[in-house]
Amino acid sequence: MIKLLIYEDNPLLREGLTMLIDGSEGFQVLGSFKNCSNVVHEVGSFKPDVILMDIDMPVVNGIEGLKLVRQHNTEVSILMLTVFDDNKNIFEALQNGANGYILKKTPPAKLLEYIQEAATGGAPMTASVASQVLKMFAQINIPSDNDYNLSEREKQVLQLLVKGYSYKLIAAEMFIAIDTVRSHIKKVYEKLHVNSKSEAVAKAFKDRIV
Amino acid sequence: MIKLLIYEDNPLLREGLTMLIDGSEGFQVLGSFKNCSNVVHEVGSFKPDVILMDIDMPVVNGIEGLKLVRQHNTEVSILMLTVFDDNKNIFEALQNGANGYILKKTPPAKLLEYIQEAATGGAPMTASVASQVLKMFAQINIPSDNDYNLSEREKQVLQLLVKGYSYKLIAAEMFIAIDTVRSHIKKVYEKLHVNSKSEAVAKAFKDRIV
DNA sequence: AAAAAATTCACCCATTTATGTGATTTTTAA
DNA sequence: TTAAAAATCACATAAATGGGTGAATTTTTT
Repeated sequence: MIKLLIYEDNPLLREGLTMLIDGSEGFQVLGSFKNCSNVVHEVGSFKPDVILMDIDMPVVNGIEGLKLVRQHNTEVSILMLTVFDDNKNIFEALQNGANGYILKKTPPAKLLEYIQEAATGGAPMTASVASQVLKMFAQINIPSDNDYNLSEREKQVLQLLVKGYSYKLIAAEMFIAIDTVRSHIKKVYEKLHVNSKSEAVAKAFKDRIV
Repeated sequence: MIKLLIYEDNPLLREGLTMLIDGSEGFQVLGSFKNCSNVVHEVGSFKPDVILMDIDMPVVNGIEGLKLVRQHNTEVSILMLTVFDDNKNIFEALQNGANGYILKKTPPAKLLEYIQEAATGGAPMTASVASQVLKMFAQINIPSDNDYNLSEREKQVLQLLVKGYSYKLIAAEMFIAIDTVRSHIKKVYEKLHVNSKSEAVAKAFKDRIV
């Protein structure tokens, strides 16, 4: 038996969802609410397996509701429900620990299937959403595997540079003369093809050397 | 009619897949191969809609095959096929533009459904994989929204600093005197609570000001 | 065993940066 | 309509940085 809470501001849709789900074998709607103003308390007392969370709600929207719940509870499966599959909301929802993201146009049978999937640790997503998720993934630049052949000591120096250390401080930290620090830094600049501290730092961040 | 290429080293599974898919209404297998050594050429000449790509293949594995194809073709849908849903491969595949990731234990009917989904721009994923993808998403640290109240001009200066510009270059770029650049930078340092260029650059990267 | 790379240190010097202390004009906010 | 913030410029100066050249020792690779 999968126990649910439903958050949806539209009364008709709220009732419709409740009837549909509660009337289905193996599903039980513990409660349905028109906003998230009490979401933390409700989740705490009802202890649902799955939450259906509409995104576009007044006062406290679904994303905020999601965040509120996740501050206290990382167990319950939260399925975001929305009319729009816009990039920004998808990203924010998934960043904040939503377990799935489905569109309201999903047919009833499919919806029940999705809830089941969410309850068993899955991550149900409407096809268009899944596709956008993958696109976002591909956009994350993968750390380049080249570490520019920096030697151990050179990497250490670069890391301290990134932390904002001056040559003097680096020398103290590494127990070497300041001229040795210079010497290492010169090598680092050569290898990174830069000629200033800030460029080196920027490159270190961009290429995830640090 | 969805046209496919199949890459799978296991002869039995390769034949099985080919028979199953080619024998189904609306699907046509253009070719099936035991490795990716000629994948670029094959994709170029067969022009498939979907590629089924086994990950665990000898010589050139599926991830490498994926990369090879994507170097020349970003259109074709590539569905990764594997026995294991291990984190590392999922991440690498999705980073390199795979359109879906499904396990070999997927039942035939579901497999055809997945292929259809891939062909129509979807992103079919086995539940366990989707769930892992979301977990990875949640791990990506979200950019802090604080921009430290930098003014427009101050942001511009900082951006140029990040690009490795010297004060002189910044002055030229922004059509202002070098002393004005100094004065902006002083303000920036105050607001970021730093006192060197490289620290500012590092902070800009960390806090996604740039 | 020989060659290459890494690590260490030194000296010089021009340029850049960081910081202080002003001031004027424009724009924005109270 | 004032006051505050932003944007502009100037002068001065100590400290830090970048680049050049050179060299001795140790470690790694071939």
